[in-house]
Amino acid sequence: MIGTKGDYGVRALIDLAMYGGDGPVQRAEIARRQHVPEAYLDHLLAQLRRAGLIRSTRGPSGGHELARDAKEITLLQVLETLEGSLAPLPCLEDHDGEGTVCAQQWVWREIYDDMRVRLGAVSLQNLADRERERLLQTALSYSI
Amino acid sequence: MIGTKGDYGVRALIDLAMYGGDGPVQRAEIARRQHVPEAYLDHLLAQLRRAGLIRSTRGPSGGHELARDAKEITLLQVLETLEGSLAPLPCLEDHDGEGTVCAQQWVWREIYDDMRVRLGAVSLQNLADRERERLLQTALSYSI
DNA sequence: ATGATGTTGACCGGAATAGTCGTGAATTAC
DNA sequence: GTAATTCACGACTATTCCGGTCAACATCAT
Ligand code: FES
Ligand code: FES
Repeated sequence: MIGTKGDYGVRALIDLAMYGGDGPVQRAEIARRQHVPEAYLDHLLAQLRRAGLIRSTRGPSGGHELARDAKEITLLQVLETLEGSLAPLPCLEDHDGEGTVCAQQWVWREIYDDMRVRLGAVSLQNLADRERERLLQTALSYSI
Repeated sequence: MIGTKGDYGVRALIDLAMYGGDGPVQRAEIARRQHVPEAYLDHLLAQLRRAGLIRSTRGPSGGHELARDAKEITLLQVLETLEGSLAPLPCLEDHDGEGTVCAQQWVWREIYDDMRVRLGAVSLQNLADRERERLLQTALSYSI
């Protein structure tokens, strides 16, 4: 359901949230740190820019940075930007006016709603914090 | 995420739950009532049989019937039989021992767990009841 | 001007979906 | 026993989607 697009894209944004405090961050750097093919990352950054989530500047010492504060960007926004609708069934996609309903639709609608609430409650800031902690943990476990 | 396999398959089982009280139900009948291509339905029924959810008999007046009581078959079982793992991310698939964790994994694990609980709580009986009611409603709305 | 960087769209190979078809095997009806 | 009916199984196809690369171009700092 979530492919590389979503996963890579989120990682890239987390990278911007973590290392983008002062000045833009380059594609190549993101690609290296987050283990994402650089040529592919291009497309994802393009989508994110078109969606207004990041700002890019070219030329030497150019790069990418978050367009808004990391607290104001939610995981839901990012994933829906990159993957399109997250609906687990085509029939849930938009028209919430009940069209063709087959018997199992209601269960899935509940699941879908819950999912969107949860994703909407997670900000890029949250993820960056968690990532920092994770890196710390693995660093510690190596040093033991 | 859920494709036609899952949707069609569930419809077929609901059909069996509704019309299969006395003797087996034929493929052709299911296909007609549930608007599923018959040749395709074949595959789905085969999977369901191999999984032990239905029992099939051939020859004249043969057909398919539920192998267990409709209350004992859950939507989760059916969908996982037909679609394979329902995990929204590959990294959640089985090995719950935390392997590579990227920052967003925990959100998705919560969503996934919740999803499986909900799907596991719905039986074929529930769905059949709901479908009966739905048919009644549409019948009424036509008769008005 | 030059070179570093981002921007775009075309392209491509492989895999998964959503089916179809044909042949055969079991069971019943006559 | 033969014919009719129904399921069983596997081969085949057509289309779409995914993940990714590439080349050509735009822009900016120096
Ligand atoms: S058609 Fe949407 S749940 Fe069955
Ligand atoms: S790799 Fe599993 S959530 Fe990112």
